[in-house]
Amino acid sequence: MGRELVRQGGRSARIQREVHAATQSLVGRFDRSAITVPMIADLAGVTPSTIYRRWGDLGSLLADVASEKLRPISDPDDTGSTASDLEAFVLQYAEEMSSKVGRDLLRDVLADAEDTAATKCWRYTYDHLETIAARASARGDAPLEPGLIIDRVIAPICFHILFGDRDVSADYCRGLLAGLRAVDNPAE
Amino acid sequence: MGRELVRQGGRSARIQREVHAATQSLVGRFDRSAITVPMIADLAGVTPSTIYRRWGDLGSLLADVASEKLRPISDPDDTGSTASDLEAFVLQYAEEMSSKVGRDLLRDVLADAEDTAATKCWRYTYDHLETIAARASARGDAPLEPGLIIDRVIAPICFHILFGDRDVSADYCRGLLAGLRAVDNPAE
DNA sequence: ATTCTTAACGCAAAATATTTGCATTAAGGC
DNA sequence: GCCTTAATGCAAATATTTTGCGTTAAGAAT
Repeated sequence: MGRELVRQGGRSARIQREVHAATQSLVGRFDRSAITVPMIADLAGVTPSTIYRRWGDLGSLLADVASEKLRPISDPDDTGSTASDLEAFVLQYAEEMSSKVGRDLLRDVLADAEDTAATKCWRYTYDHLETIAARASARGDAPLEPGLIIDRVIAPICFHILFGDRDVSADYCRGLLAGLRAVDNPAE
Repeated sequence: MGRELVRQGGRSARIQREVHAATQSLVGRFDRSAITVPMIADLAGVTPSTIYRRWGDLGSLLADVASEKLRPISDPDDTGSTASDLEAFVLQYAEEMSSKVGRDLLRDVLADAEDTAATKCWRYTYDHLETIAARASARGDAPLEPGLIIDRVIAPICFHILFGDRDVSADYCRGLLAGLRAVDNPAE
């Protein structure tokens, strides 16, 4: 007898879609503190108990929805050169994440005790960086370490967004990227 | 007539202490998901409505308590040299924050919509780095930019703790610090 | 010291949100 | 088409959060 961990079929999948859609809609219109499970259930045309049984609590649902929303639809743009691929990706990342909605999504993902949402989230970023790195090596450019980009560029961006201690401008991001090049070409 | 924004006197202050103490005690013994406002109120010998009126909700109380707990008691150790001052501080920071309690405190601070807790939190770190920087310049050592330390050392540490994508070991932290020295002495 | 004003609290009722037991529906295997 | 059971709906039971109102006590004024 074949085993199925979670049912993927019609009703279950439909409800998940509707709950996600309702949540996204509310998250876009109201403050976190104003959103409740019964509110989402109402909009989704579902009983609150369904949501509680499936997601546990509001925080987990928000984290789930946020991680889905954060999932990129496509590979990072191929702009022709490694440096501009990376810059384009980083600037877009910073702009999305530093907006109010981006910041809230980040918080929702990190607030959840289960870190499956957080894991998904950094994996998306790593994957994109690996795509860019693969292109770089295909071009014969200097190899590009995703881990280093995370440490030197992505991490500071996330830090400042989360703690709100400084503005994350495009120039600031370009500065981080410039610091990165100094590592590749220490003689320069 | 003199104005007072918040009463500091006996009863109010005592209740704040008791609620903080009760919260810390519960946070140390139970999971976040098991902690409720009535539970804290009970342990503190206070009515739940007092907590709701004063802190708004559980998240804000947890953030408040966490930021207080994160407040350093003393200046960073003076170990004799700038490099070892910095290393000692960073290693202690990483160790405290990467423990289960440290990670939870960080999350509590960042989860709150009001970012007064988050602001306090990074200010503590900046202040310590500025203390170390002041010592460095008093010794005639190379100047030390707190902002750079944040970007290059603290931010990656926080990132990995929050996202859980890698272990934050002492060796890893020392590697971050080594990368920092390469900036000061690019010729090396 | 005494009085006055009012922020902060306690209490209890009301409003909401969460959990749970049980009946029903429908996905996926046969 | 039948069977098993995960997932849902419904409603009752709990638990939490909010709110109105009386009381307490901090800090200012006299």
